[in-house]
Amino acid sequence: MRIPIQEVTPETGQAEVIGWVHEVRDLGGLTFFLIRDRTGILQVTVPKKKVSAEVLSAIKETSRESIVRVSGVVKAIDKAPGGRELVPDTFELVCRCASPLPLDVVEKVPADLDTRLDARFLDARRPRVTAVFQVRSQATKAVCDYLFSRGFLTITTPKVVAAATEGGTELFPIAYFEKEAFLNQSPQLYKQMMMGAGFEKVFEIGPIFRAEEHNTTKHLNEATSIDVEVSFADHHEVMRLLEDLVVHVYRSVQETCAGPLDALEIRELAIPEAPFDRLPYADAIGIAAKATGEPIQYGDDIGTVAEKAIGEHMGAHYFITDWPTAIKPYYAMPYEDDPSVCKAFDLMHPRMELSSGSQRVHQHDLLVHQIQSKGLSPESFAFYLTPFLYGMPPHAGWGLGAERLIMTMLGLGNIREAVLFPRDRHRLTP
RNA sequence: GCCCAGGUAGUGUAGUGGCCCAUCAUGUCGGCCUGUCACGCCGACGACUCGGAUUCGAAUUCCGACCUGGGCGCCA
Repeated sequence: MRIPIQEVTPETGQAEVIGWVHEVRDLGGLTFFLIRDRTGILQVTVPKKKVSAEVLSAIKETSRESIVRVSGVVKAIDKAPGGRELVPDTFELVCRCASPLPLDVVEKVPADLDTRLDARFLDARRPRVTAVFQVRSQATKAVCDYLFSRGFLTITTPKVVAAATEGGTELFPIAYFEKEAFLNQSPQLYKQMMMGAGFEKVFEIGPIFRAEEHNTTKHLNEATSIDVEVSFADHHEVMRLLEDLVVHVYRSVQETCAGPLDALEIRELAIPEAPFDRLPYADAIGIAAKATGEPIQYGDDIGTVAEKAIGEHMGAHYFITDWPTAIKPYYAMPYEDDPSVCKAFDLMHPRMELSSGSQRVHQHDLLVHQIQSKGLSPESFAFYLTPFLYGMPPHAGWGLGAERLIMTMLGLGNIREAVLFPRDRHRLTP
């Protein structure tokens, strides 16, 4: 019966493991195999004079990264990794690996990210790459656990949509039978419609598509968004929800991902402290202008240079609040006493934006007005506006970039490291 | 979209006009080796993105194409 390598200890006695041949060191009369599965690495030691002819012929056929099934006695040996090794009674070549390898799984020789992504199935065998996705899996679970425990419903919404509904970002057009359609940039409008349906608290973790031709380490053309919407809540409440969630995810990863964090050489995951600072947009602009010496003015978008300067100044997670209505989407609720400023916020990590959200406009006429003032046509998305005529509760929400959350948590240099099969300006395969 | 950098064995690199039928490492193959853990030692194998130009001579200079990385713009 096969057991995970992690469970092989000096006390195990007889064991059978199946895994990939990570490394081979042939010393002549003695050969060491490092066998790897997703739980760890085990040394298999073959004293050539003491094993059967079948074992000898099998190891002769075995190449690096082949899959082997090995069984034998586990011995406590100080000199072996993990303090134990297995001496095989049987050694079966399950699947021989071709050679040469497209990249070096053992990482003796580095590989460019591009090479790694071309051979992602092999790249993902590297323990530190596996670790990223073990952490991502746990983070996803932590998000779901957190939101379910607070009474949220998870929903799914269409990724194929009829029209460019939000303005702003570019959309990917696709052929939909005889009609033109697009890949959705955000579940925003659908989340809001479910507020109109009375679901009160919903979330969706799903893909979003942006057809921007950017070429950076923090943008993807297909990303994963953790989207939340809450009825009868304002922007303050969903900011508290968001910061609590982020802290919860960090804690959960720290508590349950010791192995992966170790593989990533993260000794201690720094858990952000809530509440995060609330930095009004006007103050953020002031900081950026002072720090960069550039003519950054109230009303400007916060560009990369400004974002970096403010991040360095803040030094931890923070919110930028109270944005000018003019540079936020039409669905962000303006303040009653000063409609030029709205109840929108961005959650920032010192390195980059992680999330943006707001209290939403829930009054039909105001929403129509806001859409028009953005130069958009209300008629083109009547399907969205109609629910606002039939009892739409006040509501607020946000969208959090899953890859950026993982990237900043683990200190990854490139967002593509946080996705198995990234889609960027140039990459469509694998 | 603008700008910058780059493309040399399977992988990562050195090489800025002749010293290069190309360096080093890793890998693969063969040989030696019973405690390795980046095992060691010996030997072999394997590459200049493509097209054109300049030149006695081009991996190296120039032009074009293709491909890639990055910065910025843009980005719910």
